[in-house]
Amino acid sequence: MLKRVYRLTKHGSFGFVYRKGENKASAAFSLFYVRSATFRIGFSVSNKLGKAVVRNKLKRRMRAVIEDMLPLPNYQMVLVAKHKATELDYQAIKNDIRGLFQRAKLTG
RNA sequence: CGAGAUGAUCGGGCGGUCGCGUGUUUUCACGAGGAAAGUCCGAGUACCGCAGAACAGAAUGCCGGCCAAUUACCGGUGAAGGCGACUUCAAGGAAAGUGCAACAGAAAUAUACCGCCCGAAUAAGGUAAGGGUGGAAAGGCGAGGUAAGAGCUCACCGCCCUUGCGGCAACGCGAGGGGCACAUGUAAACCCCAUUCGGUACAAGAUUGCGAAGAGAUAUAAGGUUGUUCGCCUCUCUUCCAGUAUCGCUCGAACUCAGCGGCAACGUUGAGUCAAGAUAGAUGACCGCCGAAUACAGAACUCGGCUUACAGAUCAUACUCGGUAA
RNA sequence: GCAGGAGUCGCCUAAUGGUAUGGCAUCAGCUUCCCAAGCUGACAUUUGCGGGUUCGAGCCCCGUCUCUUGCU
Repeated sequence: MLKRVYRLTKHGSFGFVYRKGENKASAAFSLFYVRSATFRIGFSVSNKLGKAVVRNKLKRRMRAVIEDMLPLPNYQMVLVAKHKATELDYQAIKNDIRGLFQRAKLTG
């Protein structure tokens, strides 16, 4: 689990990133990002992707992947899961997200 | 051996590495469920210038028990279903009134189509035994009786009234009488009777820290208390910005084990325990061993009940039915 | 988290407790040299699912599933 300081916590912040940020997408995830003073990231998994157990598990795996990739550059970003993400195992999620960050040139 | 019935239980365990939340400051401890779900009932708790009356509205409806509370729990009664163990049931009132009962049928709450009897008759009359329709056709069935028939009379059953015994009661088992009536069904149709119900739900609300603009001036205003009316109450109210921090937030009708009372729900006594409290929201990643380890599924103020989802495994019974053997 | 609403052919929709209606679409035929339009006919709904009340449920009652709206 990420420490609190690395998390995006306000509803307004999510809106800010969606409005101002650039985005890149893969089959399973979308990434919105905007330059900032510190690194923060938020995770978004829609109600439509499944029941609570499925959504929570997906969020935990996303956090585990990001936690493994630290440190990351100073951006505020939002990682959004798409339908296909529910079908992937941990290793596939990891590869997908790493590829996404490389294409966005955000690797530390 | 096969097919069932009922009542229960479990819902992976152990260890390692890297991380997260809370508490304590650490090398530590604890960290989702039996349904956390649906939100269908019932409460606690909080607030609403205190809780008054009438009407409207809603809910419930056999009896007893239990509970903080409930129509939802437990036990019984009755009815229905099943060969049976057993299961299911919103189960008051239809002579208070109103409505509805398609089609069929002569006729649907009132009647005579066919038939039967009487008769000279195709007239008039008697007749609900038989026919056919229907969910329902003048209590059922048999005998007597009769012109033919009919509770017209009688036996048995049903119904109604009275009454004895048993049971706290619902009700059950009998006895005597009525001679069957305003005569069917539907109240999960309106309704009647009885009982109950103030509103809003922790995003309730409390504390702290703050701003900006505007309006009314003692009443036929505005607002609150409930949907309406009455009654009662109030001096501040409205709009905009910000929406932060702390509390509420987990010790509670609590849980575990044992004894006692009770068929049970449950009660009671003793001992022990403190066991999530997040706030964009904490349980993940990797590995080893046992191994069938795979289901349904993730706390958001808290409890009691109900309902629904669920892999696999286990236990109990003077349980039931069938087959085989002795 | 809390409070409401809806579910009927492939799509849209009607129905007072009594055979579930109509339009579009689809299929076949007629018409045309061919297509479209037009005309005629056919097809398909056991009313989301499971129970109950009733002689009889799309309709009344209970449970459940799915979708959806509002508050925040």
